[in-house]
Amino acid sequence: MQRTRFGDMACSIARTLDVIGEPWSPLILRDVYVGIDRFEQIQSDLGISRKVLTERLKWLVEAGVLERRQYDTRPPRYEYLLTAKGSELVELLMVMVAWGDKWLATEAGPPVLYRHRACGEMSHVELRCSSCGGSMRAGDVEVLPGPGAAA
Amino acid sequence: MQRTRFGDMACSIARTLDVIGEPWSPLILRDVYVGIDRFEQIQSDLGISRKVLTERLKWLVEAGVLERRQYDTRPPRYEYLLTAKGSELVELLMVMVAWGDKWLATEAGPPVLYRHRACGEMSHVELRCSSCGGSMRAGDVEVLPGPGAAA
DNA sequence: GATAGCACGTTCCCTTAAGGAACGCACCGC
DNA sequence: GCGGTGCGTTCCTTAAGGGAACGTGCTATC
Repeated sequence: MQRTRFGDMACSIARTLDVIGEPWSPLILRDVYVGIDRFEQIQSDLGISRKVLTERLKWLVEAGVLERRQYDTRPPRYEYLLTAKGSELVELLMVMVAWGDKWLATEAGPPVLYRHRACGEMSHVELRCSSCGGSMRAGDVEVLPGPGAAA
Repeated sequence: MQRTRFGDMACSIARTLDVIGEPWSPLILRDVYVGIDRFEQIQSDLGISRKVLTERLKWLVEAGVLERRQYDTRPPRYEYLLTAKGSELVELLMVMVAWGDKWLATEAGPPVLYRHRACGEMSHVELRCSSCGGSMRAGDVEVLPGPGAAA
């Protein structure tokens, strides 16, 4: 399809999309996160084509987001698990869940619930400033050029 | 390309991807957010094909994420702006920025800086529990089936 | 009053990616 | 030997993206 690569753009959104912006990639991460972590399992859970799943897994491993680990020899069998880099991408998934739950849920309600272990409550994520802890949403920030900005 | 639609899946991640999962969509939102909000501006800023930009804008407007507003008559000229639904998607972009800044930055440093208006500091977003305010990351939650789960 | 230019698309052709099904292969259990 | 399992790979068809040219309604300029 001759798609433009985003990795070279001077933009962290574009670079992040280069890693997980392909179709299916976030859903693969979700599956691995919840324990659906073998090729056959992911394939049948998502209904993704085997060819595309092979490509995506290879790419995510190369990107350092997933690790391919052999869990059995003779015959060799593999599972995929999140690296530290990949685990932090789960935060992105949690924000997608919060937005989807709010704006796209059906009458049946949200398909999945999240219980915060620390407090035991069913809750969702909120964005806060890493510096002062205050709310940090679209209108709360000022965007400025950084040191790695393009010419 | 005969791509599978994600909108019907019982998963808020998949449904969110159905809205902004197409290539370029998050970058279009970013542009609109920072004030690059007209067809020509977005096209030349991103280098996206005019055909695809037309399709994406139409889709995002239909999804209620953008609003198409006429800012001039004779000849009719249009600009795009974020709806409330779209503004909350900016939070997703901010998380992508935080992750990209941390894991994908070059030696030059992050391309863009964010100043939190409330405290004046250059900062990034952090995820917290909407209930207790504690940190909420990959390991901090328990995933449970919700009322809208699939059969 | 023809010409150039701008903003916003639309149309056309070519290349490439996704879907789907069949095939391959190493091993295990019967 | 024979079917089953896990994990891909190959092949074909269809559809989506890239790029450039074209269209349209209007304004400004020579």
